[in-house]
Amino acid sequence: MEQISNDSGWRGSPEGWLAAAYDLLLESGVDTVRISPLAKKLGLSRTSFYWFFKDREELLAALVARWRDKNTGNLVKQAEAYAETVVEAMLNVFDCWLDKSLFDSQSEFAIRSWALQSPDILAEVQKADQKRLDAMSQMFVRFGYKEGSADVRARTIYLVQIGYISMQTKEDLAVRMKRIPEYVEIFTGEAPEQRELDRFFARHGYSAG
Amino acid sequence: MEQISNDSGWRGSPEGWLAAAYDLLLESGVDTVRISPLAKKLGLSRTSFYWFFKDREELLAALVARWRDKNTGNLVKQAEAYAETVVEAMLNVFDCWLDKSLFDSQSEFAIRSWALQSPDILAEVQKADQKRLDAMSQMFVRFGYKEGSADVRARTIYLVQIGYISMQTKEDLAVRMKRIPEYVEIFTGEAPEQRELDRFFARHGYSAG
DNA sequence: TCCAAAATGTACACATGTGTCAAGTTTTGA
DNA sequence: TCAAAACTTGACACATGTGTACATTTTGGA
Repeated sequence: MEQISNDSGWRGSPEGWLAAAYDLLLESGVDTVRISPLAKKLGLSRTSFYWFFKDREELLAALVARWRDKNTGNLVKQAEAYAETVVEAMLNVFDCWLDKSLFDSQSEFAIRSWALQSPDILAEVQKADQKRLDAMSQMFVRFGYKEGSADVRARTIYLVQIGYISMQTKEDLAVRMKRIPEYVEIFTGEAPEQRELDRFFARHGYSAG
Repeated sequence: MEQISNDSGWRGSPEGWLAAAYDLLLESGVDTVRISPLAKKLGLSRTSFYWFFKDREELLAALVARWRDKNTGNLVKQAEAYAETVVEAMLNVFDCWLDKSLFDSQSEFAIRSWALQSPDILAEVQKADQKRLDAMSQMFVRFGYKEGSADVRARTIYLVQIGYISMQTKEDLAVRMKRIPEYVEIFTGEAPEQRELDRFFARHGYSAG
């Protein structure tokens, strides 16, 4: 519960309310994103909110937009990135799971939980899933996998990650990195080269494989 | 919104409230499990609830217990079941994903979403994850996989399923069955025998592989 | 320095939820 | 058949949330 400040002379702003709302969404789900508590957090009167947003609905819509624009965009980009081998391509996708600037796992889970209550959100999520799976399946096809196999492999990678997110496990980098070679082998069906792993470890600031 | 009846002369019962609450939990999450709407659904006065339960908390606790007793118990049992080959063992676990009497995917997701808001529930979920992963990892060890490999393979199977649940996809049996051989090959590293698949298909009432 | 826009705050009307209590009604079984 | 047990209900007191109308303060620029 910390106060939020900005440079303009005013205490509130659309960004301020949105940021606070996003925090709350990640921490504890949509149902806790309510105007009264946010006002308390921001040290503002509750009704001041309505200067920036029409109503709660509009705020929630902004939260979805934020998630959509970030996560799906970057995942597709990573799946389409240049790579010499399947393993390298896969590790490009893995970047998303390790770099919070590429993919925000917490919001991913919060949005999926939200989908349980809202058909509109469910539709958004399923559109995102389709786009992402297509991009990854295409990636395997590019490296000569048969369509059926590519599809199931894409699904496996994706589902493992969604599952991981859903488990809300907080493991440290070392533990996760130790499992990377095994995952790569399971997902692609071939063992990664040491130099491929080294390049991956290096760009995530991890040494001592 | 259908009425619920029972054999005793009374309209309400702990089971009646619990069943209605469980339905609502699966359909739309904990936050919608509230006494007033349940009373409407049951055609009873809201306050009648307090004859059977101390308060809302007690009802929610009963919902968690129901989930725990069913899902973790059966998954562990399936992982420990007799099998001649890894593939057969894996297909025993797969039974859970296809048989609602063994494993309830909807409640699984609802409970995980709930964990976002409640540290107590999060602890419950993580205890369940640990038990289940241990049982599956042990299964691979039994068939000669090295510890590290067994661990990651168990995780992969489990995470794929949790991910699948989290995606809330409703595919028909045929689509899911078509992917089974691919999944088995990815998860175990070896292709399943036709007779193994046939046995699996048969016990789930699926023909025409 | 003074004004208008931008932002904030107060008061109101309403909705939905919780839990307690005392006063019913219905069922069961001796 | 009738009393006790099992259940049901409406009234009450309270809490937390929403959104609107209108008054007030704050700010940057003429």
